[in-house]
Amino acid sequence: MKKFYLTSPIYYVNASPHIGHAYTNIICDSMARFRRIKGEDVFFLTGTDEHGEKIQKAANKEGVAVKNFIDSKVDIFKQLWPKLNISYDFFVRTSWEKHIKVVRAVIEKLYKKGDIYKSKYNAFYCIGCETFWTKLQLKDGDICPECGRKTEKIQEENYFFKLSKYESWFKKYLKNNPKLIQPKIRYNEVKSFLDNHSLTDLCISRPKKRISWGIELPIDQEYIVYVWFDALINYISGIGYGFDQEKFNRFWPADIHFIGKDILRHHAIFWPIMLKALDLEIPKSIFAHGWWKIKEEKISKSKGNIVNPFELVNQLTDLLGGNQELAADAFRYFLMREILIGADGNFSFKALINRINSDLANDLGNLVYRSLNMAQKYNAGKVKSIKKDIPSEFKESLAKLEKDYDNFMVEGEFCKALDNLFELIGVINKYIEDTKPWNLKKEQKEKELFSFLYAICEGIRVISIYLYPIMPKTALSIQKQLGIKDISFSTQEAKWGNSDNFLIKKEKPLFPRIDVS
RNA sequence: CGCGGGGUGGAGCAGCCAGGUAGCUCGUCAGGCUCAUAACCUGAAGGUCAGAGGUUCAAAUCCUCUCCCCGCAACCA
Repeated sequence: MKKFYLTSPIYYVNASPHIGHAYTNIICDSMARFRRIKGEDVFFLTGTDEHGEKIQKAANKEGVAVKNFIDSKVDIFKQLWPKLNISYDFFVRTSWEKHIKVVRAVIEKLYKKGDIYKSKYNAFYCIGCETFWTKLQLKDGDICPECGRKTEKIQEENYFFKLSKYESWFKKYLKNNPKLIQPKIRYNEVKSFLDNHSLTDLCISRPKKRISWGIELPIDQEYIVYVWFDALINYISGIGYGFDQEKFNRFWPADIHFIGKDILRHHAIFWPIMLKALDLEIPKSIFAHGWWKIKEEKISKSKGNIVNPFELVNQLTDLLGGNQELAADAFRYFLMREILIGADGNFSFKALINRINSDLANDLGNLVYRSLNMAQKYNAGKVKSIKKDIPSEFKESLAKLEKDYDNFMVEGEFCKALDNLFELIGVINKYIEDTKPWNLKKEQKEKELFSFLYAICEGIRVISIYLYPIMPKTALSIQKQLGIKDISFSTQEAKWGNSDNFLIKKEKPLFPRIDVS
């Protein structure tokens, strides 16, 4: 059985989750589900990043102990994922004792190897803001970019990881592995960065007198580990590196790390070099998606904050007749369909409702409802295959789907996969229109009528399987209504003619039209 | 001259890498049908592809310049 290991970033818990967090994990989940129905042994890791100065400060600001602060934030993430039907296999926390051990072991190993050394460096401290800045961040030579006051130059000793030692190796590796970073635009970005800069060694420690919340550096008690160095290691600690070697060997290297484009450099440069230094394999791909921008709609204020995924799903649940699972599916669908992966998109409530109405209610929902309704009305819900030929009207669209769906999904092109799928939905809607089953009924042409019913039901069944990775609960509901026994989703079953008969149990329309006037 | 992305019918986008009469979704207008959630199906209107110049038999697509938006600049998770 082929394995497939994918990860989300671990989310920094200094604030509550927003639409971007939801988006990333929905991408991961769709990929995970797709791989599972292909029959692969999938491991999907998500989690939280819980160390560092910002968290310490955020906790202080709220007047809570840091540990309590992070626990409560982690809870929020853990509540969100089930709400969005995110089927992760493990939730890793950087405050987890096993993760901490792995980080310390990694540092010891690299230190022994000579890839970590101690050195002095310069920082600029703003007394007013209590913040350290780099020379490049300063305005007009030595002015704090935040408050505009003069900063103080401070010399500090720290530990550094020898990125520079691996620079030429990495450049070569990148050149030979053009698919390492996706989409291509991000690959080019990293490549041109490397062409124009030489790598400076990465400072991986913070003196305790400045920051205390983090993992103590095993080689020097006066320091803690820089959060990024700590955080990236989750991708190996989460599958047992150093303590569950069997599992680790099974799943490493990662098949795909999904990330937002803002954290590209850490993943595309630091991480592969850290792995190389550890003599571990390099991930097969690092995929950076785009950002959702929020355009405030005039009416949205009175309707509450639409950015918060909890509130959004709750709001959709109300609008969709109380079914939270389908509300989550609708949200997932919107995020995956509205923009090409990799590109930025604008989120607006209006666009969301528009998508739900036109695609989910009118096209998909209505197709399912009208089809099942005819099956019940014309033959008491009993649908049997007389012959399993694919209606000639379906052939082109179906062939295209069979050919391209897998490619698009493998490449993470969810939007294009859905485009293909909805083309088939349109074709079936048109087929109903052209076949005019109501006439067949009147004229008592039973054979034609039954063939017709089988064709549309079988078509809907096929659609439900392709729909599953993006909209799992909707797919399930469709199969239930078709009366399929032993429901399980697998791409092998997507073949036309796999089902012989259906016993329709029609429910309410999948998605009601939402009236926002 | 810091780096990068973008400017395509009313709205949102695809097409550009591998040039060949401009495409999709929504919206608008007209018609059809009735199994269906005022849905579905058909047809129509609407664009000098930001601007200027160049290469070419041919440019939204390649090259140069100009204007306008938006990200990122390395102890930021």
